[in-house]
Amino acid sequence: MAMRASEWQKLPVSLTELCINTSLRCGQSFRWRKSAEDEWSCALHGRILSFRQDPEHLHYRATFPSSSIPTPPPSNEPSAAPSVASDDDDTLALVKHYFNLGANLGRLYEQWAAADPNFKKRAPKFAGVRMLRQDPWEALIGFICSSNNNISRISGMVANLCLHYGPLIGHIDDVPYHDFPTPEALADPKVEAHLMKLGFGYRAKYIYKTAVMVAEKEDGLGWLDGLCNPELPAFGKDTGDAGELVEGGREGYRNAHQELLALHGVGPKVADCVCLMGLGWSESVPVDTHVWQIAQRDYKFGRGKHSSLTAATYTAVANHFRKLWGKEAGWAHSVLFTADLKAFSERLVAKTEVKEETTIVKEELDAGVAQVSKIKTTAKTRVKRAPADEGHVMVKAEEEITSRSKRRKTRRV
DNA sequence: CGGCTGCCTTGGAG
DNA sequence: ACTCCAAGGCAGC
Repeated sequence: MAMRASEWQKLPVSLTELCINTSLRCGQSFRWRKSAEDEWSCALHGRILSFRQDPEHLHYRATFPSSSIPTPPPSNEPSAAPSVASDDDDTLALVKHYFNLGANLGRLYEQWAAADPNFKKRAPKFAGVRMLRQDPWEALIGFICSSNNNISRISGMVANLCLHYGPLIGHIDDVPYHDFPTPEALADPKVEAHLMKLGFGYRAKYIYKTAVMVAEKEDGLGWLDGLCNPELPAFGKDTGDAGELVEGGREGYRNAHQELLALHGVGPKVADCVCLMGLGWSESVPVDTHVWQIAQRDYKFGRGKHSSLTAATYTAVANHFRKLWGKEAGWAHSVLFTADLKAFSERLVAKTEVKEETTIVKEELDAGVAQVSKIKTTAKTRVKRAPADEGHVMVKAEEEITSRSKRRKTRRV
């Protein structure tokens, strides 16, 4: 397919305000792919969006299918505004919106650290973990896929959804990039069995039924978009306190959460993920297995009344964090969540030997070498085989050399 | 009504 | 070979 890439643009953004290498990989969106060294790409809103970053700038570029570029004006008309410029204006707004760039993340980190010693202790190695403002429908389906699942496999499933049901936007190095499928595309009766065959398990039925429910709404996706927080993040102006918050969050948040619970495969946790990452409700705090472990380890939950993660405990944990961190509690939660991920655990270890081993294994992967490592004879890191069904997108595994953190034995979710 | 149990799918790691 | 676990949800008791 003929493509047309706009030039690289840049925005002044520090790594404290945004670290794409963390924010695009920490389980908010499951769709970003490494398209080159230190470059991340994804099909969004009819274009392929690519990002790079240096310590002072976010670099971005949009690549459009040539057919979607407005046809140049006839030669007898004055060519006033180049089409690329208008595309870039659109893309700039998209980038700012997607990264919530109106918010001052550095100041928020300071406020969370001042209010919470545990945040102060854990956050320094995880600067720039910024809440994304994703498409609500994509977030909904992505997090329905997330139940009893891991980020690597979720990413593969979402890639399969896009590959089989989403529009092809273009290629980078012969790798196809598809946009996220519409509700109508997933509401076809054949979808459930097909997704089952693709390895979605019991989530196949959830996705199909939810797609039907949304597609049958009076105004379709308008219903979902109508649950969005109407105000955009702009914390930069006033007193600077993170914002006091009524217990349980604003009414718009509570309403959106309740509405989402009517969908198949959407419980309290998935609904909170959609509220936080798709609908812009910053006080939403999804309490998943990681957050529940954090609450037990660092915030004295897991005993007495709240010894197991019941519905009441879920609310108590979320309310505790809202009271502690304030209006953007969900943003703060995302920082601690990321710090708890295995994929980022190398930052928590003394980086001497481990660092070297990681580098060596990584180089072998990059070179496509299938030989047994001379360093680690039992290296488990291996290029994942492509499943039988053609077209399954491989998701490169994180090198996980370091040992995992100890888990509580008595955990029950 | 709230809490608990078993079950649902898959695949990687130990 | 086997168990546990990975950003859960749901029906039944």
